[in-house]
Amino acid sequence: MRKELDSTTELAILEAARKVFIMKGFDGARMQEIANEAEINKALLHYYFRSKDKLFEAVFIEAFVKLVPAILIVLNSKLSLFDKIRDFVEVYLDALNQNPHIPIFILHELSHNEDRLSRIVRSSGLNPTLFIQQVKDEISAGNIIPIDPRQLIVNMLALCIFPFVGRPILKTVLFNQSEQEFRDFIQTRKAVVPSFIISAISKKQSS
Amino acid sequence: MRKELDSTTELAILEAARKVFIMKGFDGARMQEIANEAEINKALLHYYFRSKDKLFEAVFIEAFVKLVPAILIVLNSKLSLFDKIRDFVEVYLDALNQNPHIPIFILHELSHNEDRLSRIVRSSGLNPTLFIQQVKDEISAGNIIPIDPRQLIVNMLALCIFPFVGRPILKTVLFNQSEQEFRDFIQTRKAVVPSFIISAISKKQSS
DNA sequence: GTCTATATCCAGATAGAC
DNA sequence: GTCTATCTGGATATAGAC
Repeated sequence: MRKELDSTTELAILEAARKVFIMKGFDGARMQEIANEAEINKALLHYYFRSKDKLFEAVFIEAFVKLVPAILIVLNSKLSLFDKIRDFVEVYLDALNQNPHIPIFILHELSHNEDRLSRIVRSSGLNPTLFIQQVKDEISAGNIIPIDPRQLIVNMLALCIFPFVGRPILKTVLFNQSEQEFRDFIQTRKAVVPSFIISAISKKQSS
Repeated sequence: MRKELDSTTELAILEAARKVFIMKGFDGARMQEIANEAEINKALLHYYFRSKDKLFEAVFIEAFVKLVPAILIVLNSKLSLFDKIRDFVEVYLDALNQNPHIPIFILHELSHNEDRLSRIVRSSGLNPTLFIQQVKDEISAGNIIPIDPRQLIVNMLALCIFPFVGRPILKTVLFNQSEQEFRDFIQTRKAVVPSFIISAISKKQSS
């Protein structure tokens, strides 16, 4: 469907659109601002991407797949459960660090356009059944405490993603608006979160 | 500043504005839709609240304070740390259940209007120093593993809030779009999350 | 492919009758 | 206080010259 050779103009538009849409959301974004950002004329946007909707969809898909593979690679690898958890957090926090505004962007847009965008989510091939089975096996083997695997998945995602969507509040309440302190905090989480999770699901010797 | 006796019209407007702003965000909301929802005329909105901005601010503050006291009450109580964690999760998940769309609304708006809205956050009196000290004391006493109290706070918030902001994705990936399954999942978390946290920070007998 | 100019629509806000 | 009618600006999108 797409042109074989992406022109530099098209790429410039996409980069500008990415910046504007992700920072302001679909409703807050202006085609004029995207054109300015790309240093081209507003009419060119419509020449390359018929409408604001189409341009947005291109940006949304791009943003979405940028954060999905990071999950899949780890969840479908052949590592042990604990190594998988450690790997997941490290890889995912890195991916989020490089795209800190994408989570709130994706989650906000999905909240308002569940129908329109949900096919994108479904066609992305997110499938946790392998990981779920692995967790069940570890429980049966008595290696970890009993826990609904989906609860564990949500906990892993929550601990990684939340600091990025809650950034403004956390910076205000916990870090005196210091961007540097916040960055250090995230960096530290690469070690804190895996041990937190593993400690949570490990069996205690006492019982 | 506010009228002594809120008229029923004003209350109808606020309720309608709440519904529309929270579901669509500031940029996506239309004054016309709020007027329709309140079953009054568009001009009346401006009569009661000069502008869209002012009306939004009223809604935002209301939404914000609806979720803040739930945190403060627990964090400033005199319970033991573990009881505090259990209480916090229960109270907060209840508050979120009653207002499931508020988190993504607040976090989205704060992301785009950090300056304009941050004074509201700051004036809300969110102050975790008491809780932080309590965690430090428990660490010193050797009752829990060493952990940066702020990391613990973020983890507690993350585990409670994330399922609500990630709802569309989670429903698609984990629950086959079933609203009922999702509700049950949240209900189960009232027990899962506290034991997850407490297990994570409890000392293992082995060492 | 890229521009200028413009069409078309719709939003927030106001004027003024009742 | 509440309405109808309207102003004004700004948004997406298109027409058409180059």
